[in-house]
Amino acid sequence: MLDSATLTRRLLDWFAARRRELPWRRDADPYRVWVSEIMLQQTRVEAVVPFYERWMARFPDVTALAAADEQEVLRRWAGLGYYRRARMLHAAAKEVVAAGGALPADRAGWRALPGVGEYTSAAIASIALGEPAAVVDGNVKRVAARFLALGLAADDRKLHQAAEAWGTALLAHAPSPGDLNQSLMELGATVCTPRAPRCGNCPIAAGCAAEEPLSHPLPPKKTPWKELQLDFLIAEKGGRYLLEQKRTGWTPGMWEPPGVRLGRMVSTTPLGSVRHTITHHKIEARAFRQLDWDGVGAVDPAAVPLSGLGRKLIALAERGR
DNA sequence: TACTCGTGGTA
DNA sequence: TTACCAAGAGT
Repeated sequence: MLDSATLTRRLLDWFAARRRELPWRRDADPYRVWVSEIMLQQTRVEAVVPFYERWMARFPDVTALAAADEQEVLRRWAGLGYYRRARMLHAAAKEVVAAGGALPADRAGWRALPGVGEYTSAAIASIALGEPAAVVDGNVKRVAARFLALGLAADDRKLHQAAEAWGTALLAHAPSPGDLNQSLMELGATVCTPRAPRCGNCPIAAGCAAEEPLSHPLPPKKTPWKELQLDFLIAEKGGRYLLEQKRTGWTPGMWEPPGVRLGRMVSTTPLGSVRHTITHHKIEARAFRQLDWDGVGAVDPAAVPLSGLGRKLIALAERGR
């Protein structure tokens, strides 16, 4: 059994030696940490890196972001998913600039911004401000569930609370709260992984209570899939397309070819179909080419933020052009 | 509370 | 091919 001080020291030593060099770890600038944490919500590190680099080149600080047009913000985000994150990040940036331009100085201030919840406020406050606030994400919950052999389900609120209490106890011995928090997440992401944990490489394996890591945490109850078939109209002229901006639905603000109802189409020919998955919906999207389109209102697909489905449909149309 | 919101990688 | 996953937040 290892005491909290020993655990913290081992985690910090391990993190110092094994941490991945990531673009948002070059410094602790609050804006850079903020953007990285929003992008990392429910999204893999490897997927975030290229988006993050491009984002920082275009929006290097909160002022640049606040001044940007929302369509451009969404265009820079297109492909990352969960587009509400981008809209709320943009809204929060405008809020900050409107209030004078100073970023919040503590966790409570960050928590009040749109898109910044319990996890993200703790992450920013600990990493950029040195505040001893425990982060609880999927990694920390998995590590805690195994290390403490809790026998709780991944989506059980009691696991969240236990992980937070554990993290708080460890933080009491950490001179750098951000590093301790990141060490737990890094451990979960690279060693204490969901399917194939590498316990031989774990710095705290000596204190781990899990006899069988894969049995922790217990699986959450899964939501059933829904199958959907949707039809879309592909009208193209000279590489420009008939596109509409979604106001509601899965991807508000993003652009797609117009959806159509069977039987209400004239002068079309089947172009093929693409498959797309959004949360618990499995979509078969059928494309129908509009013949003899005059091209009025044609849009350059590269100039607008396309939804993932929109991108697949345009790619299908380009192949068949 | 339970549901909703994306996407691409991996086994 | 299917299932599951990945640094959550808002409603």
